Amino acid sequence: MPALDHVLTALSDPTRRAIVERLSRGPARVTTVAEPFDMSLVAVSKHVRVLERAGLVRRARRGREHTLTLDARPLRRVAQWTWRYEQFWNARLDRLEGLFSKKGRRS
Amino acid sequence: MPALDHVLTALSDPTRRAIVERLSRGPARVTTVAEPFDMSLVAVSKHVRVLERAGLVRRARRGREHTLTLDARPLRRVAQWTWRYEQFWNARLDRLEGLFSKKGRRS
DNA sequence: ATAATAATTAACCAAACGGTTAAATATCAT
DNA sequence: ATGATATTTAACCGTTTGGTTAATTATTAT
Repeated sequence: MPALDHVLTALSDPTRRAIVERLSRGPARVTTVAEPFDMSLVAVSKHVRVLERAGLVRRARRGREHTLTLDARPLRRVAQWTWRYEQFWNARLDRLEGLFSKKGRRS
Repeated sequence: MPALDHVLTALSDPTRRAIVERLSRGPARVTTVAEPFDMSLVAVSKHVRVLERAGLVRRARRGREHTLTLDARPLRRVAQWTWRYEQFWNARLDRLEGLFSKKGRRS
C-alpha cells in the first residue's frame, strides 16, 4: 500500500491530475496519454512513473506498447483522510475569527 | 481561493499533515505547534507558511504571539475532487487486469 | 536484414523543497 | 534602558522536481 505522501505528491501536479482524469475515461497507451500535453513524451513518461509509485496507475506491457489503467483506490484513502475534518469545514469560522479580530471579544 | 496544487502540495508532507491534525484540536501558537517535532522552530515556521499559502491555516498576530487556526475548507475541495472517482475505486480491477494478463483473454 | 515505432534510460539544468544556523525584528517584563 | 521571549528573515546546503535533448532497448513491419 503506497504511502499517502506519495499519493498526495502525485496529485499535486496538474498534469498528473489530468492524466488521472484521462485514464478515468478508459485505459490508454503512454503515447496516447501524452498527446494532448504541450511537453515531450519523456516528460509524460516521468509523470506516469510518479503515478505508478503512488499506486494510481497500473502498467501492462504488451509487446512494445504499454497500456495504462487507473487504480483509484489510493484516491479513496485521500478522501478518507480529508473526510476526518468534515466537521471543521462545515463549522462557521466567525467564532474562531472573533477570538482574534477587534481585540478582546471574550468567551 | 488557493490553487488545488498548493493544497495538495501542502498535504503531501507528513509534518504538515500533523500540524493540521494538531490545529483541528484547537488554535495554538507557533511555538506550541512546533514543540512535538524533532526539528527547529524555523523549520516548523516554514511549514506553517506553506499551509497558509494553501489557505489551510489562518494566522492572528496578537502582540508578539501568532495564533494559528485551521481553516478546513480547502480540504473539502480535495475531498470533492477525489470523490469524482468514487465509482472507480469501488469497481473491481479484475475486468481490467484480465485485459493484460495471461496474453490474449478475448472480450 | 532494415527500417519504423513505442517507450525508457542517461545526462543535464534551473527551480523548489526541507532542513540548518545566525541575525534581525517586535513585543513584553523589570 | 535591559533583557528575555516569540517569531521571522537571510543565507546556505543537499535532494527532489519538472522539464529538456540524445542515446538506447525492444518490438513490429517490410
